[in-house]
Amino acid sequence: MTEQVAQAETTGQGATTPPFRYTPELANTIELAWQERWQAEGTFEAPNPVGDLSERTEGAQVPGESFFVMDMFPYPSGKGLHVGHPLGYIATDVTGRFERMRGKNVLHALGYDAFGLPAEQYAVQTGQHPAITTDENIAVMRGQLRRLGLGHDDRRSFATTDPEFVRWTQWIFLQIFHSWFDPSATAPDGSAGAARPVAELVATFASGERDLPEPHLGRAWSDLSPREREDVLAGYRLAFVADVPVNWCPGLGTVLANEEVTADGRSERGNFPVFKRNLRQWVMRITSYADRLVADLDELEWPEKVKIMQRHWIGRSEGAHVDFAVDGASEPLTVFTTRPDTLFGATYAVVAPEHPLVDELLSAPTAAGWGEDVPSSWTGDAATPAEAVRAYVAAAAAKTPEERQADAGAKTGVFTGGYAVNPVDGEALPIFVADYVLMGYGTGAIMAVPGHDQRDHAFATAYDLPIREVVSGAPDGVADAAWTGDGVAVHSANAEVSLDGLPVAEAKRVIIAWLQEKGAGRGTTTYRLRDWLFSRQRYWGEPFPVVYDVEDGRVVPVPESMLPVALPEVADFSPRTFDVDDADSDPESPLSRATEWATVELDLGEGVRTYRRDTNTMPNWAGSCWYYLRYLDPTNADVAVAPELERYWMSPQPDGPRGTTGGVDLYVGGVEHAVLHLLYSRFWHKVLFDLGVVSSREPFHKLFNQGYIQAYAYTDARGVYVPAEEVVEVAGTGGAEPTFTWNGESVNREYGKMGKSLKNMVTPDDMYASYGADTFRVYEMSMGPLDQSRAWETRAVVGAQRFLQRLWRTIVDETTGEVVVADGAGALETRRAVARTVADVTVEYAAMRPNTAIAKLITLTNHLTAAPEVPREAAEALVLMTAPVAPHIAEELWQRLGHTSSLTHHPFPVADPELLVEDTVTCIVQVAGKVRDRLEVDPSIEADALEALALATEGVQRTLQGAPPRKVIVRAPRLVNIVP
RNA sequence: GCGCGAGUGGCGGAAUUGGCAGACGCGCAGGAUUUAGGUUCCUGUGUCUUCGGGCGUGCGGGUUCAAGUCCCGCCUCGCGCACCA
Repeated sequence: MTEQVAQAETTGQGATTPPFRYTPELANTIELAWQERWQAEGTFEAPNPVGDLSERTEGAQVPGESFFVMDMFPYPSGKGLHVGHPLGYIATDVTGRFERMRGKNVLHALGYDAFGLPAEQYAVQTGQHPAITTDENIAVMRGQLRRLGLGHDDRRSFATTDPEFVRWTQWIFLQIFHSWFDPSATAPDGSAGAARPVAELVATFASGERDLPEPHLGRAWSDLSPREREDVLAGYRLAFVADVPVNWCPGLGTVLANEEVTADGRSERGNFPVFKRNLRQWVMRITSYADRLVADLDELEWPEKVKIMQRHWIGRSEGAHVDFAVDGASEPLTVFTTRPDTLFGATYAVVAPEHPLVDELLSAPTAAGWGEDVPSSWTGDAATPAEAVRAYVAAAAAKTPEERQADAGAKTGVFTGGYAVNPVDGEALPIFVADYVLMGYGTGAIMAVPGHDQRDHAFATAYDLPIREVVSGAPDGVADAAWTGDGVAVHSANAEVSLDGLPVAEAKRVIIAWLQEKGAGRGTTTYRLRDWLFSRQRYWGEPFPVVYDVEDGRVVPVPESMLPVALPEVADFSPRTFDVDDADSDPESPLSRATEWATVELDLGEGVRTYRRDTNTMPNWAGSCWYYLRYLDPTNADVAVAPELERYWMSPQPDGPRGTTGGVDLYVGGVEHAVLHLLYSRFWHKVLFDLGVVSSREPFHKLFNQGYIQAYAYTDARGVYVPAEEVVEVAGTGGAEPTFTWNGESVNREYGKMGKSLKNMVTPDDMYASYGADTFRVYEMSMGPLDQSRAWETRAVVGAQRFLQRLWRTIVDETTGEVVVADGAGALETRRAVARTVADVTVEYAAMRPNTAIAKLITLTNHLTAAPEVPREAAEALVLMTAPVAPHIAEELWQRLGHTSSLTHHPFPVADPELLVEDTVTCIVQVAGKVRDRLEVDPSIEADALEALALATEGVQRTLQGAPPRKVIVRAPRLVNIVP
């Protein structure tokens, strides 16, 4: 008790504070006690239908309706949380607690995505093993979050770095490795194309049913060496090793996925230059799933914005490949176009500077000198095409990414001297090399149709190339601007085929059919999506569960019995980094220096042989690709997840909340993971689905992106940040903007992130100490819609505190500590108010709008505060409804109201429908659309009677001044509008 | 440039099958309690007003008895993509 008094004095609670007021000190006492009790009683433990985590009671059954709610799991950074971090966790907790009270079996847990760079970099600096750093950080973060009172099932928490978790990550990797994508297979959901075991593929090769691909065509499977066989299979496996062009970043000492490289060719993290290199790396064949990844987006309850971002990322594009014969080249030039219907309008062709044809044309006779009639603008002022092309290609390669960005739009290029023959009319089209064509998309070559493509039009205008109209529809022709809209084909016929008069879609079909017949082209679909580079030259990640034969270099998977493959202890955790511009350097991972670990003698069924381990590790995405499955069955030592548990928590419900896809019921996180994490997870999940490991075809059925909490920061005249909490706001006079001062000095206000360096950081611990967790939770939930970003304002937190104090006071006498509720249901007016609130709050919670739910709870609380007495029925309903947002105070009040067990699983109140029907309703009486009077009327009043009443009102009489109404609109019983 | 989203009091926001604009909270003003400050409580608070009412949801048009909400055209801000053939 003495301690409480001492605290009270330091926090400004004077001697006059009533002894039983809901003060921050009391809130803290209540909160800590209930957190203890929840833990002791295992209140939030969600029973599984079978296995270790099922209910031990004989004959106990789990609820039929399950609700799996998840947060995007955090990286335990060690920098400490600020008040913005828990926003999503509170939101999922509120929803989880609400659904629990609605009788569902709610699974809510939080794990840690603990592999990654910060721990590794800390290890590099200090020599401390990243595992130690990670464990410490997780412990700190668990403590901070526990104080929030989140209803998590702690038995299901884990870190991706736990050996047991790594084991199953590696196991899934092996499943993917042992699978190939059979385009002729049917997936369990009926999709065309599915993952099948590689063993099936091998059987078809062995039996001769399937021909071997180049360069082994015509040979027998049994004649191939083990290495040759593995090389063949690498062309099929969903996870394979290949020499691939990768993004080598010398500054970081690692290669990066395309997605980790910015549009201007630098590393997303660190902003270092990135170079293209060919390296032997793991690749995941995600492109095989491109179609299904696009198609199934339609079935998901995701924000449209995220679906659009994924569709764009995959970049599915239907069109055609068309072959143009080229004089002096060994192979025809194949271009990709989405507009084969405009083939007759092609007037030149363009290849990217990196296109292989460029080299070939350099040695062709046509490159030795400019032909007659070649305009000077095509030559780049060079003596020969060879010279012009060399100079142009060199200049393009030397362009910095910034310059490339800046030049986008301005079209440059040179004529190669070569000509491509248009298969539809035999016309020889000059071939240009120009950097507006990208090697990384389609075939790196295009047919240019300036009449119907803006970029081609700009280039044609700059280089005096002909522009032809082959699709009608442009109001002013195509001389000044390309026409990309609809229309019918014109001037598009040869002796065998005519597109003239056909609309675009029809023309495409006809010309593709003709090209196919002639062997000059074929319909095709391309994607922007690339296969996923899956190796990193890092220490703190999952090792690959494979070894390489030292003699032939072939990859051999480690048997499942040997999982997990653990990381070795090393002296130095850093990859070798290089000068940021050293493009010729070679990656050297930390694991490659662990020589004892890297070379092993194993018997993998071929007798004891010497193998070399893979010294790369998996990227950070690996663990987050499947962690949701492990929440379901975290202790299972036999399988990654028991099929029965996956079905219980995630299976599709064609007519239910999980739809046709199945998956997590609710997944909440920031929009920054819109593409990468969510796309990779979907890919892995679909592979597991095809293999029968899971019954759901998508991992996350409903996705919700929460907004961010932002904050003001203040800089003084020198631009140095000053402590935001010491800044004083000075109201502007005469409507002027307010100004801000710090120590009397005028300071400038900025809006943005919260952080230590900006001196505007507010932590959850600050909030617990000053207000308690419940007040903090209510404030965060009442700030505004969950999906919007908003500004943190510490001084506004008091509003949430006052609400909880009033709630407390409606039930507990502040001076005596007695429960003051009156027995019974209370006055009709109060019962109606309660019923109305129950109905509204249920809707708001269910729609994830805690802000409006809280507003209605405050309204009811204010109503009860003003009432002469608080009936028990109202008090109990209010407490139960408040529980999702402020669980500790709700539990405490619930107990004081005489209940002995936690309200966590108590049914959420249901409104009596009879109380929702009003005795009278307020009818709005308008004249010319403006409210002039109001009437209290019977809800079942007839239109005629209401009209008569309305016309007689004082407001109407005064406004009409005796003028007769021209028209009266009656919407009984709510509204009458009189048109004068 | 293309795509998506958003503009409502001093501030955060509420209200869209079209039907009382500003719920709820902060702030502010006045009052009660207190030695005082703070806390807590009560009342008021879009704006102008001749107290009848007028005006008001980024701007300009339109549809309608009635528009924050629907339609057309702009402006501003935020986000995503960025020569994707």
